Amino acid sequence: MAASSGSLETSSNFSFMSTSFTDLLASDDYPITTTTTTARSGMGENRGLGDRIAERTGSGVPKFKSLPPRSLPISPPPVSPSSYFAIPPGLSPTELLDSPVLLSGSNILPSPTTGTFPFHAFNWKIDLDSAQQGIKKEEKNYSDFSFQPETAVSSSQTNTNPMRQMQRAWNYQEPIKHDGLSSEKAIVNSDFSSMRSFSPEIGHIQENSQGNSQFQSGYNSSNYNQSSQTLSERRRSEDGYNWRKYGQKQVKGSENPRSYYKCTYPNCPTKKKVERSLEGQITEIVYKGSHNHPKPQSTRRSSSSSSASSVVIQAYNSQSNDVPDQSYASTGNGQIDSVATPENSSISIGDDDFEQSSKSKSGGDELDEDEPDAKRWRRESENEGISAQGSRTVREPRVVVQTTSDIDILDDGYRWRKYGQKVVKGNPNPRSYYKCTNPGCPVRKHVERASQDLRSVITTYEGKHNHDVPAARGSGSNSLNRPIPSSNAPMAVRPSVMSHQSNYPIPVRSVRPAAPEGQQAPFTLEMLQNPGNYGFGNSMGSYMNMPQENMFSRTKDEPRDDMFLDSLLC
DNA sequence: TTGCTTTGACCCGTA
DNA sequence: GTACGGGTCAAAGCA
Repeated sequence: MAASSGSLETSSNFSFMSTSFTDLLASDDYPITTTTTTARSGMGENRGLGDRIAERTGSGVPKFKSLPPRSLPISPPPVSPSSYFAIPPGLSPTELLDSPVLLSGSNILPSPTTGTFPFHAFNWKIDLDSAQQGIKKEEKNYSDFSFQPETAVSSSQTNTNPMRQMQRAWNYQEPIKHDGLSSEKAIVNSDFSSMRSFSPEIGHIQENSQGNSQFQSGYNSSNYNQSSQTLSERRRSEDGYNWRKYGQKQVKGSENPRSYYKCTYPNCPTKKKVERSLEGQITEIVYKGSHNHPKPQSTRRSSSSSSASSVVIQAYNSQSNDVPDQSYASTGNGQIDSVATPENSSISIGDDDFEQSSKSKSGGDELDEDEPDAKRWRRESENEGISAQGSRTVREPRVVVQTTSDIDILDDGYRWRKYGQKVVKGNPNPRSYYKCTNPGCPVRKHVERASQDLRSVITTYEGKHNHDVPAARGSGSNSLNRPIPSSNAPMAVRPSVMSHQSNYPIPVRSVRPAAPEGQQAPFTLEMLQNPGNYGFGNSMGSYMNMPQENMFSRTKDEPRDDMFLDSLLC
């Protein structure tokens, strides 16, 4: 891939960064380009990432991919939490990156409601007892939650896990925005728990993630302090609307049951279909219709339902002032809520980068054959908005809302070949087209930045993979971290550290918040490496000393990645 | 008591 | 006209 000419958009950089961490931690085959991009954007250095890591760590830079993801810091720090940069149990790197506290000082904005800054959130005195009580209650609420005893993090462990505390601290920002309701406090105690409480499907995702991942459990267990959540809150999706399940059906061609939901708002025609894997993980969400009402006045939605990533978005909004604050993604008619939800508001990989970088070689010849789809998708988007995917009369793309940080646009476990790029009507941003490189696999996807919200990236998948997730690039052990494709899993999703047990792909349509163009990447590699220089203070700095080999790994046999990296460095 | 989920049956569009 | 599959209804059960 060619480097994006000129300057890389900081938004992309930010996205890349986030994604890279997610993937680097979740898998070992993520291109180095992400981190490098960010590093470059952050400091404008052209040195290699490894060089800089080596310089900072003083221990030499481990080869990328030197460690399988399994050895990633899933375990808490054995000795000192400050000994390295450990991602605490349950804390997704994506969330970490999303977190406003990890933003550079310039990007940390006061609460829109209180005007206070989130730094107060660094209150390490966490009420562990209440949190653990929340765990118990949560276990009751989610009977299918298979909590791993090993991850029943001890109090000391929990307390000494700085990132965990930090993560909690983030969560404790919210009550500031919402005074009064005690129940809210319980809910906003955790962004993630809020997601669980607001979205049954998301909750299920998390449950499964926990059940499948010890990495997860610790995090979630500490954030289950939502005992006071009401039933209505529980059924409220994190998209801000209330849904009622009215049917479930086993659809042909998929072993995944499909659930049907209606918006509970009177006379609201909006529906959605949620398809889950046998493990309970969402594989597909299809919205139909548009809400004819504003989002319910949630006690949580406006702020606390926002995942960490969405908080970042808010920050962007506050800074950029270029788009409505609530929109993560834009569509022709502004119906963005259905897709642009915390469910899918994981950080963008920075499609701009790969889009632009691949412009030079995207002949677009093959694009013509797909033009109908592109047109169709565009038309649908224009007519109904991203959220309204129903009423299709032609072969419809599978539209799936991606869960937070489950995958990233490019590296979802499959290998993609870009075959075209085009600016479609209604969106000035180029849409890059990719095909699955597996022979005979019909799956395609295209990625584009939302027209009205440059922070959001829309990834639309079409078709189902007729093969398993390709073996890890340059690493036979990668399968350890990859989902085990079920026998008939139509697609496979690359697991993230957040819900890394996805045996199915989440994706089909994802909207990811991306940093706005022209904005400084809020979180860069340099910040990680030297957080003190970025307003994180010592407490943060202690977390940033994690051996970089855990954070950055790469394959050796992926020249394309290297090329891309090189191109970015040039 | 209320509201939600479950689930079998029915409806309807399409091939 | 028929079969099939997806979508919806609605009664029953559950929390």
